[in-house]
Amino acid sequence: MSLRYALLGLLAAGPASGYDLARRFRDVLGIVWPASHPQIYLELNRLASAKYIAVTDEGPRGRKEYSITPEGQEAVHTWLTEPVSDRSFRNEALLRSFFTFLLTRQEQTESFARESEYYRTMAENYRKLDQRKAEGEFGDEAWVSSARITIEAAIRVFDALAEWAEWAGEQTNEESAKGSRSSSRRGTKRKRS
Amino acid sequence: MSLRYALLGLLAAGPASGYDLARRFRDVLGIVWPASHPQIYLELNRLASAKYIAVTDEGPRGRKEYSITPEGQEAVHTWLTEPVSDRSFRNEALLRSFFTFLLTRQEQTESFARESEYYRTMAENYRKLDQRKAEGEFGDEAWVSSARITIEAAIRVFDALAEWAEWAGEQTNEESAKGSRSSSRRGTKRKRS
DNA sequence: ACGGGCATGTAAGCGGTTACATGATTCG
DNA sequence: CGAATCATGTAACCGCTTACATGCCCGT
Repeated sequence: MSLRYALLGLLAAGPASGYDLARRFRDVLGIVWPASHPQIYLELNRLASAKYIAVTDEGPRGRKEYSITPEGQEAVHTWLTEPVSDRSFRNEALLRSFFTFLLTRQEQTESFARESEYYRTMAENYRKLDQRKAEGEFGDEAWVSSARITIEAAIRVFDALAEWAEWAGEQTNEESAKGSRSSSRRGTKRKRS
Repeated sequence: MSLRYALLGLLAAGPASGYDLARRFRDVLGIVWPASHPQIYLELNRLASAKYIAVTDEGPRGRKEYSITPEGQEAVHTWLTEPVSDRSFRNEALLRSFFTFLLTRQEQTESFARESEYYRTMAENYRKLDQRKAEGEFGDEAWVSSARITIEAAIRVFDALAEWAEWAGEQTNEESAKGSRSSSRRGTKRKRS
């Protein structure tokens, strides 16, 4: 059901086409909620049938611009004030980390090195995006500072995971050097760039 | 496909029944990869047909204990060394945060307060779990320290999100007090318990 | 003129959830 | 003896992905 309300939420910030919305998912929302274009177009048609949105303009290439209706606005608001129903954060890389013991030491080291690098560049990308939003590249309407809150979460999570991956890499090396678990663990915060 | 390999990975740590595996998903793996019991039983039957696992014991109440085969071991290892295919972090709460602008100030404050509380208790729960693993409640085989790596990631992510939610709460209050964005933002790390 | 991006869809299939269904065993 | 938990499954349905399909418009 989340995609449905995510689309309503995006349209609450202003009219947009399916293509626009798909791009917004690809660029920012995609990390926390992936959505493919067939799913988006399908859901938009359903939302239109339910009178939560309506086509308010048509452009070139069959472009249909949707706007949210008052009923739609009420529906998103209700969703936003209900308790969160799904608390998981489905992530393949973290799932894999659970099976680290099936890899050789070398594979472990390589794997965590790749992971930390990935998280570092992702954090960097979102910092840049945040910078652009801060500089007013997207205007200064309410939805922009709202988006920056989510971006901030992404930055913090990626930072945390980058440090985690480095810690995990050290961990496996330590264990290969001497036989048993030596644990400095959390609290060894490194300085940031 | 991930569930398939997750089951193989768990069975690589030792024989288990579908019920055992379901409990493991519920207790620890569930946050990073939710799995319901019908899905697990279905997948176990498929894995058995594919000769990646085999029933090696039967207990009371129709309990079937599965063990991984050499082919299955090879399959998990291949999966673990391939590049991660899905990098998303599907999370409903973070998706919602993108639509903060649709809430009243009061709703925003309440929402972020509830979120930070949730993340604090989750971090605490995983710290306790980690403590129990550290104290050897689950033995000291390789898979235990491997599991602790994932648990460590969960702790760090929950800590990061707890601090983010508090920052976000402050953020919205600041903006209601004076008109414009004042941003101390990241770098304002608070001391930890 | 043509290539790339804009723009919207359909169809098949898979992964996953929810509800339904059933029964055995253990423990108090 | 009854309740909780162990234990495995089926069926219907939904959400989502991948591949296929089509055509228009704009810039070079």
